[in-house]
Amino acid sequence: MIKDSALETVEVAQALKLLGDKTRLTIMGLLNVRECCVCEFVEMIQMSQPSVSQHLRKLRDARLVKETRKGQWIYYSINQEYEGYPLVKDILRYVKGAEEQLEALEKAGLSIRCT
Amino acid sequence: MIKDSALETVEVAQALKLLGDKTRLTIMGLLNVRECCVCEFVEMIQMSQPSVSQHLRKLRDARLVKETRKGQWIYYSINQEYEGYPLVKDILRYVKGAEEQLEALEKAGLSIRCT
DNA sequence: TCATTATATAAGTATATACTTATATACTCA
DNA sequence: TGAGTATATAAGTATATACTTATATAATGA
Repeated sequence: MIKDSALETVEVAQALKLLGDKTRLTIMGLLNVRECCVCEFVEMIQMSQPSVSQHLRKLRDARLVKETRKGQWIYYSINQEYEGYPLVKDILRYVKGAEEQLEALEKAGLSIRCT
Repeated sequence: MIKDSALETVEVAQALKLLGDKTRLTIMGLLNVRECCVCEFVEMIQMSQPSVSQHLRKLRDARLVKETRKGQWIYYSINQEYEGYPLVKDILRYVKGAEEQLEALEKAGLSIRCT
């Protein structure tokens, strides 16, 4: 057991439940590379904007991610102040594909369309 | 990213979803200390036998645990051959309380009642 | 100020999930 | 072989979840 972990079993379970959804895990995998705005997720994970927003809200409510408004856009990033941050980072070591996906997006010039 | 991981994002998500339930996470926490039979789980997590069996079935179907019949009892243990075993072990480092719970159970002589 | 773009929220719906109770199966031992 | 114990499974139900479509809010820039 990690002694310094302030997390109760319920809290670990809550984090795992949130990450236990393919869409949210993919979102977190992308955020593990760099911060992203909502429209980038919509593009990359091929999902409706409301659906993406709802997933982001759950992640934000549980403090796994944080948001920063930059003008018209809201950028999401992994919240390093979340108590379960070390757990989340450990788990994300097992999630692949994010780098490749983001490269493809940048080649396609989509990050430009979004800025 | 862990390069040797054979797990696709969906598979990681599936494992996390299974662990993202308080009952199942507790079960895995106990199994991380030693193998247990069903009646021990029933006693320790204060849950009905069918409910425990159903959770164990899900864990077994996904290969996170394996079962061994020993006469009248079926002992469950963590399946080291599961592709996500390293992930599971990593996660269980964050789950506390199992040792204390098992000690209490042994003091109460419950493992005897079960053997 | 108005049109446009980005995002959030609300409401509805279908499916998944985690229990419950009742019953079946499997093993042990007298 | 039959009673007792351990476990699994089936069926029912209430709640949670992840979408959908429609609409609201917020910022930008002409």
